[in-house]
Parts: sequence; C-alpha cells; structure tokens
Amino acid sequence: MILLVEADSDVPLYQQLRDRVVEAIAGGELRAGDSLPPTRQLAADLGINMHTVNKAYDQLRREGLLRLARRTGAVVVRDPASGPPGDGVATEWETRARTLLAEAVAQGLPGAEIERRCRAILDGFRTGSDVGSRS
Amino acid sequence: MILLVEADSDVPLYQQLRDRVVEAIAGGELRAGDSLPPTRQLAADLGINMHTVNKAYDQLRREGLLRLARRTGAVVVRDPASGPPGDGVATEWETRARTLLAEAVAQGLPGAEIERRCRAILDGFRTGSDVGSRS
DNA sequence: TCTAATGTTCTAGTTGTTATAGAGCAACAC
DNA sequence: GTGTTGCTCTATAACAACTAGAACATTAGA
Repeated sequence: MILLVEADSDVPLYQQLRDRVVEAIAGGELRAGDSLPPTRQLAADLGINMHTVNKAYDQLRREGLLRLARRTGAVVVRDPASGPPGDGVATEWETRARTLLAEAVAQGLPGAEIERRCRAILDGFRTGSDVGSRS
Repeated sequence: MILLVEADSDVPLYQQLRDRVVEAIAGGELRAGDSLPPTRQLAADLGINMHTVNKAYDQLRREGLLRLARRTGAVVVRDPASGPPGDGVATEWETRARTLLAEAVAQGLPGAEIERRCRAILDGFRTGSDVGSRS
C-alpha cells in the first residue's frame, strides 16, 4: 500500500488521503481486515502532521470504511465484497453523482462518452480486485 | 428558472449556487444565450450576500459556462449542444469521477447498479433538454 | 448625450476550516 | 506491566466563507 498526497493541491490534505484510501479499497489493494499504518507513522512517512492523518481516518470511520481502536490501529471493515450499502449512503452518493454528471453534460461531453468513461473507470477497479496480488 | 440554496448545508453557498446552475444547463432549463438574474437581485431573492453570488458567477465564468459583462449581465455561453469540451476539461473531470465512483464501489454498490444509476441520471438530463418547454 | 443598470473592485470584520505543534490521557494486546 | 496506538486538549498561524458598505467602470437604451 502506497498512499500519496500533494501539498500544492486545492484539495485539503486530509481529503486527499481519505480519497486515496477509498480508491485503494475500490481497487482491491485494500480489503476488509487489512490494517492501515498508525497515524504517527503515516504522518511521518508523508511529511504531514499526525492530526491531519487522524482527521482522514476519522472521516473514513464515520463513513463506515474503517474501524479504529487503540493498540489495534486502523482496520478496513468494508470492501466491494461486503454487500450493498444502506439506502442513505446510496441516495446521498447519487445526489453528488448527479452534480458531477451534470458538469460533464453542461460542458458538452456526449452522454455516450460519459457512460463509456465511467464504465472504463469501473472496469479498472474490477480488474484491480480480481487480478490483485496480495502484498 | 428557480435556483435554491440551503443555508444549513456543509456545501458552501456559492458552490451550491454554482452546482444548481450547472444542473440547470445540463437539464436544458438553461441554454446558451439565456440570461441569469443580476447578482444583486439574485442575492436579495436568496437572502444572501451579493459577493457570494458574484463568487458563484465568477467560478462559472472561469469554467467557460457563463459570459459576464457590465450592463448586459450574466449570459450562458455553453450548453450540451455546444460541442465537446477541451481535453483538459474532460481529463480533469475524469479524475474527480474516479474518486466518486471509487466511493460507491468501496461501499459495496455493485458495478452494474452504479452504471444503472448513472444512466438514469443522464437520461433525466436528456429528457429535460428535449421535452423542455421554454419558460 | 445622459442615465440607469450591472459587473467589478476595494476595504473591513466575523466566523469557521486547515494544518501545524506539543503534551498527555486511555485502552488493550502481548 | 508495558509499550503501542487511538484519542483528547490547548494553542497558533494561515486561509476560506460570508457578510457589509461603498465606490468605480462599462454600456445598453432612452
């Protein structure tokens, strides 16, 4: 597992870190049961503050993707094989998806092209979790 | 054109307003050539500050969706019929789409279900622009 | 040409967010 | 027990969001 964030981005560091973990879970690089590095260690590795890592982990916990416990550390508790999410999660996601898709449509990207790109991204996640060699 | 924002949201007001305009363009409720309300008037209607509306309009201008001019006001200059966007816009969009799709996958939403929901949203935009009765 | 409408710019103040820093507490696997 | 690890607390600096008021610059239309 390699997690990278860039300091000179308009996206907050904790958000970038949270996004990378989500993508790693979607891509099969992280599965339910896997451990993430301790906050202090990951902070040192990334050259950022412990509290920033803490904030990312906490958000992932609130989203139901991580379980945090003292001494045990941060453990992934959901992955693509964990079954469908609750209705609340799905509808909330759909609201944000609507805005993102509207952007592409408004900019003139054809609907078929949008669907093609989404499918390609999803296929990337799928092959990632099937081919995925355990580290 | 009715634009609504909610004060008690975690999404900034100017971002909400910008999102609503993007969705209106995608849905065909706003087309190239249409005018938006003056900043002061829209601010008064929404009960928010003029500078907040200004910020939303300015972002839409930077995204190439609006043309702003004194006296003329804010005019839509792109819509789904304006042809495909530049490569930069498309690839930048795809980066954000990747993160959003990863969220759904990580939460356990099946790929087929994700595709179905995206298609449904896109169809909503399409029928919006075709059926769309002019106000 | 005048004028009113509209975007644009400026200063300013308040509140909340981001990120850093350091110190210590609390649980718990080993 | 003990050390590892998440968690909490205080503090500070920088930046973002929102509001407020005022004035400037352009320009369509009378």
